[in-house]
Amino acid sequence: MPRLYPLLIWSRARKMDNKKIEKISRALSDTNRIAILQEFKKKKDCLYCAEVNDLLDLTQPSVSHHLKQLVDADLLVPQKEGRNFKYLLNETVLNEYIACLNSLKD
Amino acid sequence: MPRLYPLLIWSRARKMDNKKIEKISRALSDTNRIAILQEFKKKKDCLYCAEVNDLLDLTQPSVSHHLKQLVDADLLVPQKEGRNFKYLLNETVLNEYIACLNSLKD
DNA sequence: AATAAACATCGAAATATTTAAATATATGAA
DNA sequence: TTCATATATTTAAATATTTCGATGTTTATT
Repeated sequence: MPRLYPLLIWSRARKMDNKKIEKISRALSDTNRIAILQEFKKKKDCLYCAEVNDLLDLTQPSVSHHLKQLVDADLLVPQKEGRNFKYLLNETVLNEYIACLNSLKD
Repeated sequence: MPRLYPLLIWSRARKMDNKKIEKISRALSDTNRIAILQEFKKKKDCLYCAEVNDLLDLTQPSVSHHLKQLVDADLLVPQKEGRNFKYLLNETVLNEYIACLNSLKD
């Protein structure tokens, strides 16, 4: 029986396929959704659904639609809090996306 | 008359407005256009229109449409060469876009 | 239990995007 | 000049996206 040795796998960022890049790009291709993401800079770390409703000049169903695009692209992570919803920015996915864009330059 | 002193303005990347971010994101939100950009990695520095036609499984007008999206977003710079067209990747704009995405994380 | 608040879903209208066929334009070659 | 090649534009069809009003669901409060 051969001995097994530990193997260090060096994967800082999982490779994104083009469908995933497409999905994230599409999620970013709307000024309302860009504004949502930028609002995270003004808050500490999370953003409440109600805050997004105040931020955008849109009806509640439209805001819900835009948040869903961002969540479906994994850019936002939703967390239920009673009857409220809060969202966290998924920096891991954002970093993976940025890494893909950087790799275009080589 | 007061003396004037030289002023160093440190602007590595011009600030992009949200409409511009939207436009670039939309240009990136299609697997055909992502494939075009990735093809630059395999080439030295420029890509010919005819090469893009070979790369994609689309008719010539469709390829022309996709190239136009990338050019309109300033991601590609077109150069006429006789009756051919070649495209250069605009790394400056790509870097500005990446800088905007990075700034979301603060 | 009844009500209100927060958010999601459905349905429909308006608009935008993708694609290809047909056609136009510009350039190089004969 | 005429013809062929490379690319762009126009038009139309199919599909996707954005938005809102109406309604549904879940949860907290009374």
